[in-house]
Amino acid sequence: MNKTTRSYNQFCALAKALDIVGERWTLLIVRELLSGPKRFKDLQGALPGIGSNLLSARLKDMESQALVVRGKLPPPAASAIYELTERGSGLGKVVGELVKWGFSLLGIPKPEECFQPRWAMQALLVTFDPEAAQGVSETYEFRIDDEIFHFTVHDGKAEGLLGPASDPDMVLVATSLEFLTLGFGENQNGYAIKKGLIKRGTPEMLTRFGRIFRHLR
Amino acid sequence: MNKTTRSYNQFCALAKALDIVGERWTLLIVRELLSGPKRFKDLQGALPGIGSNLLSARLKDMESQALVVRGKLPPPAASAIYELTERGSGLGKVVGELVKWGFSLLGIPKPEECFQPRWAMQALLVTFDPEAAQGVSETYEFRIDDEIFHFTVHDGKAEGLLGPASDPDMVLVATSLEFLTLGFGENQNGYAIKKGLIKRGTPEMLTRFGRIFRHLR
DNA sequence: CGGAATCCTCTTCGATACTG
DNA sequence: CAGTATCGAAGAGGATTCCG
Repeated sequence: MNKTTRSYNQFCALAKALDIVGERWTLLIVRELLSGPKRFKDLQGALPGIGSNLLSARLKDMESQALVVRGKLPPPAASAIYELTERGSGLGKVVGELVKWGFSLLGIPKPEECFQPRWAMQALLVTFDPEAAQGVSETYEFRIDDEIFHFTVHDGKAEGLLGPASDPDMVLVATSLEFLTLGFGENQNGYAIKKGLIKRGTPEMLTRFGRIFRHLR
Repeated sequence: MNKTTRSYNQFCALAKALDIVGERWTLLIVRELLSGPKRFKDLQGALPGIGSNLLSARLKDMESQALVVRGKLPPPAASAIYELTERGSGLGKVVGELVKWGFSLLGIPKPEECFQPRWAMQALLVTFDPEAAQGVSETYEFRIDDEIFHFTVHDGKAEGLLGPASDPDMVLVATSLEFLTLGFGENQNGYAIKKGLIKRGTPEMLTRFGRIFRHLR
């Protein structure tokens, strides 16, 4: 179908990379898959406006470029899933730098802008500060709207995963709006306490979390 | 003129970043400007296929997004130049990660692919290995085709700049083809000596350079 | 139901020609 | 040299239909 995929035709690593991931939607698809395999429908839901034909075409391109493999979920839910290959996962750092750069462009959420809690998870993860994590060994779980994810900090390293933690030290439950207010506002603890968001653990843990994953202004 | 620049409409740092730099050509323009201010003509020459209208539109967009400022060269060459702002330069890391990721896609130069020596300079710079640079304090100048650039290694840090060095320890003169052969081949010194490429300095310096800027793979 | 193919309209791209 | 104007070609986006 792609007789000639459009190319910059330059012997340059940047141009080659952009030949593959520079098209519209591609890196957003990678963003979604970075937090685990997804079904077609999941991707479509997270990418409003993409249209099934275009998503289908992109996934095919990405498969032919070995960024993605098509798998099958084990029965009974035997539906197709898309998963990043090693090469695809290698884009994590690229996405991370773009997120850092784009952070200051976020501004105030506008009404027409959609939001998925897991995007915040990924953004927080790139703001991880190993220095601040020294000596901390804790797990923080967040339940935002109907998404659950958690961060594990241990041994100067951090990990962020979708789904609940097995035995979290802190659990925070909030709506998207509350969560964003918390993230961008001052006096996080005051707000969290007033709203009763901390369902397990102490405000000190939230403070610590805020120091370890300090969003860049 | 831009009634509504197309946007992903997501409250996500990645999507915001891609709203601005995700369009075709934009990051390649950034790549060019990362090595210093350029005139319209220079950019057009380095981006074959862009078309003057599109380059013009992109520069306007980038100016309105504060990635670029339009300056004037001092007389007598009073022509307009484009220069990255601080925000624009912040994309250096993004470009760096894309270059690292794209490196393995380079393959063999194909006849239709164009090449500019300065792209190699930027690619080499991202492969800098601080460990290997410990205790080295040298300047390496390269004259490839009709472009000249140099690397300064000092104090565990490296810098790459267009133009000649003031007092280089090593000077290597080569064609693009020779340079690429050197970069991707085995036995660099053998090749360099056989072709007489090292015009100043010793083969040991070239070996050291290859260890400090070791291209990935 | 998940996902791919088909249409149709609109925007963007790319190449060339043209102007200050 | 630095752009603007123009126009055919390609790609995006939405709706709908088809297929397992």
